[in-house]
Amino acid sequence: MSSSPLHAVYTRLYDHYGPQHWWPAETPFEVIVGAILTQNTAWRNVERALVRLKERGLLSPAAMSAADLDVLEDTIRLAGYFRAKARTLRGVLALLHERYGGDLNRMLAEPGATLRVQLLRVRGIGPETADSILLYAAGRPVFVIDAYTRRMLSRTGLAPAERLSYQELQDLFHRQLPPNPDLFGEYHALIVALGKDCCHKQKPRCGACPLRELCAWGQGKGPSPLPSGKN
DNA sequence: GCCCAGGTGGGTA
DNA sequence: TACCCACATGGG
Repeated sequence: MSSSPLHAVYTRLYDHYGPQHWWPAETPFEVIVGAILTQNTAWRNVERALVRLKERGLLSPAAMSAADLDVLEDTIRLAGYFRAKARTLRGVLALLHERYGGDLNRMLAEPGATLRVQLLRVRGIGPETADSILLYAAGRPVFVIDAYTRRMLSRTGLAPAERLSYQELQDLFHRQLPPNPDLFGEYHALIVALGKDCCHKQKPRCGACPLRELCAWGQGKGPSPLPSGKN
């Protein structure tokens, strides 16, 4: 089958970590909310905020739309940037009601390119959040590029990720992989697993890394894995 | 106390 | 275009 470098990386990660069963959510709406709450935020704190939203009965489009702003802000406070994220959630709900009559299924059935444009028009939704929603809530074959993806590409030498745009990196995956939403979803989840396991920002644990044979850092050829000064 | 965490948008040169 | 910064909370 396809033996592109990125497919080879996928095979290694899958063999090492196994299926990740992503996105961790029970409904498409929960995927959307989680994608917004996790912006530059540890997932642990997002989970807590999602639990609070459930406890207060706010994890549905209708209920969240009816909630007062200060209640919404207070409920998601643990996820950080709570004012900005509450505003973004309201922006998505406004889009849902104004363009799709409040029907989430209708919104998610929109052609992918159109939905992406609509999502990007919401203040607080950038390419990664939009693509997370497209992939994990709408089931579209778009690859999500995040900080973990950039780090993996950069350290393995597969791409100079720090110098390439989001679009360029996404194109890289789209060119080398078949457009399969299940594959894309699993792959991104595996990259996150790699990032949390060993491909840390400042303290990588290359000895335990399933990519160490492909990776300059793992081979000791890259920058010092344990920089003594600032990085 | 410092750095980090599944980003985004606005301002400035 | 390329940086710089604010946005906020919790954990190591």
